[in-house]
Amino acid sequence: MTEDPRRRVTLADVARRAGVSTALVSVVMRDAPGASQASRERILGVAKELGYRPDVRARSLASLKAHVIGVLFGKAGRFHLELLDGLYAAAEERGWDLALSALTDSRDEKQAVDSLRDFRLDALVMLGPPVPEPLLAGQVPVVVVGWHVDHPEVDIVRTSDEHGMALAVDHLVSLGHSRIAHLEGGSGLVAQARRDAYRSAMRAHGLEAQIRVVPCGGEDQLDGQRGARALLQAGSELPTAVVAFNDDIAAAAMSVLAQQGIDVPRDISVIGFDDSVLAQSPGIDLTSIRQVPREMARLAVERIVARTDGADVADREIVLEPGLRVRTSTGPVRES
Amino acid sequence: MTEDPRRRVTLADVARRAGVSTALVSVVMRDAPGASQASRERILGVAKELGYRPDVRARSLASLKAHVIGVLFGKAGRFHLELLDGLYAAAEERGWDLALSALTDSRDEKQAVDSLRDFRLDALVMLGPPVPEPLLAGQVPVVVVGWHVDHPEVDIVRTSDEHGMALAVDHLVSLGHSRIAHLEGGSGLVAQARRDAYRSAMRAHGLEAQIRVVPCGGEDQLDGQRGARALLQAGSELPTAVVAFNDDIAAAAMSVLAQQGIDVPRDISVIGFDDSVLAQSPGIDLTSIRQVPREMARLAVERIVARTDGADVADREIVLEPGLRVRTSTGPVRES
DNA sequence: CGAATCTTCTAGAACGGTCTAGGGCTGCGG
DNA sequence: CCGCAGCCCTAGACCGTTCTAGAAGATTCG
Repeated sequence: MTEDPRRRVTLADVARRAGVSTALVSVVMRDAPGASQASRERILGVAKELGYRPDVRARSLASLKAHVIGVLFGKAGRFHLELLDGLYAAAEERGWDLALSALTDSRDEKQAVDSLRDFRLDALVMLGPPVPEPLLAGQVPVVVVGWHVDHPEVDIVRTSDEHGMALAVDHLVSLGHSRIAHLEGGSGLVAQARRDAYRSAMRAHGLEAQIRVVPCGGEDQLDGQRGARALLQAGSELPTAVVAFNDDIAAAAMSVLAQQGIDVPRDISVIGFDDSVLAQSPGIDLTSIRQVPREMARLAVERIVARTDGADVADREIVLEPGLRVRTSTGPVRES
Repeated sequence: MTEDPRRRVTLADVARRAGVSTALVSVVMRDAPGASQASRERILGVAKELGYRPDVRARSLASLKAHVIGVLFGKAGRFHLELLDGLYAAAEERGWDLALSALTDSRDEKQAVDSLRDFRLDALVMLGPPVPEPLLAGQVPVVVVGWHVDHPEVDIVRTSDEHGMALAVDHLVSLGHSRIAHLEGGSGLVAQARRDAYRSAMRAHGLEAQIRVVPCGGEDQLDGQRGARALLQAGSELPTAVVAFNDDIAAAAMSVLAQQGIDVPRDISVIGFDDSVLAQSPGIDLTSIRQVPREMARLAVERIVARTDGADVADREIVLEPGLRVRTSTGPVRES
């Protein structure tokens, strides 16, 4: 209170006030063994009273383990913000810190990782956009969230595209659909996986003859409109249902269909993927496949902590099961 | 090369290799005065050869000025990513570092700032979401990007909503419109500013009698649909043009109108705000007001550097002029 | 009752930089 | 030839932590 408010409270301040050494305060703050219950409580009291917060920089400098997780993110959307939210929560719970680095147009993966390196991270979480070959793999624990990557030293936390697509196709089949097309999402890793998953799901129902992949060329609304037009102009009869690469494409397609006087879900059913805000909008109200970002984030942090502690976790890939969120964009096949 | 690759290259490594003291290397790396041209070149050469990168933590610990800008962001969308992109570029140019902190559902402003504080930032940039009272103001230089705030010690970089709205209304008036409604964006600071700006712009054209603010309640597509329905159900005759709080609302409104068989721009013209990707989508192709995120970011960093250097900049607010991007969602008023 | 062990605490050296004070050189005027 | 700048450079303290080694005091045990 009487101090210069500009200067932050340090370990030494707490130690002086409590009449102990800085080392002891350090022990207590880290919740490490080697302090009596009595002094633990007293020191924590003083620390709280003074509003002490440890300096991450000094802490990570001094300790071999900085307990800092670097996070690479890009394409920030709702889903990614929720992942971040989950990461923050999980990291804080474990006493770790997060250092974020954004991937932008003029800032590639290498630059982003380098700048994180300046902070001496000791683990890396990659939220995307998907790249086939993660940097830093092998040097520190790396967890990739949301897509699959083939690397012996990279952990993966993702939602099962296979299962998600199967849910979507199952749902449509149970509504009587069989001419089910797929609006794909371009050449990305996730798009590939979902495309393959669509094919498998169709085959599982004996519908290989009905397999129809409509190219969009990308994964945003613009691409969705392009795909929808391709679907319409193909000349042949329209499918009775469509499962899209994601909600953006599904929603964009729906609006193109609406412009052509084609009613959803009466004339055609549409399913999205990711259950984003878009899907939840009343005017769109899209049946979609739901991922669980917070859970994914928690598992990613858990895995990092385990690797850092030297735990010998055998499996590299954690696959979560998605859920189906039914809304009004899907309905029974129309009697013709 | 022969070293343990796990260990990072330090100042001492460079110094040893170059046969000088660490202090001299430090001088050279900081580009500070006090080293001869000859040794400067030699040391830089060695540093590059060894792949030396200074440790941000140690650097900021040791120096009073850490040269770290804390960045608060939330609602990450295209616009915010571009702001980040600009911040990275401008900061790097000046030798500063960025420390990001995200605002999420379960992580409020205070938490986000506290975690940044642990990194000992010496300036703060707030990208949103808009809050009326910025934390940390007065302790370190604070720059708010994108909205206005009343605080004697906070710098502001924003685009002129007044000018933007004037551009939109001017454009519509020049096309012959007079019944121009505004789809507002809820209770946020920016929404208020744009609402007021709309009113002023209408008054400037002697159209106060035509002022019509349609409530949406918020600023995303969901709210836009709500607003469009309110517009339609109001009973009275439809306006011939609408200027929306942002592109999301405009696009959502357009799709609702389309569903009702109302053609854009034949029956009604629509203008958005922000010129986001959405506005640029072919199927939407929305006339919109364009902000310049990279320029805003650059100015924010510039201002921070100035404040840190103790420059006595009098004006607190930098207001950029937006531009009008005309696309196909606006057209001449229909002859009735 | 003295030695061994455990618990609790502390001194002091890192960590990788910055920065102040001062020590050699050189060149120049007196 | 000496004194005095001025330029380059270095030694060493310091930033706020962690961590190792070891010192006191309490406790157990032979």
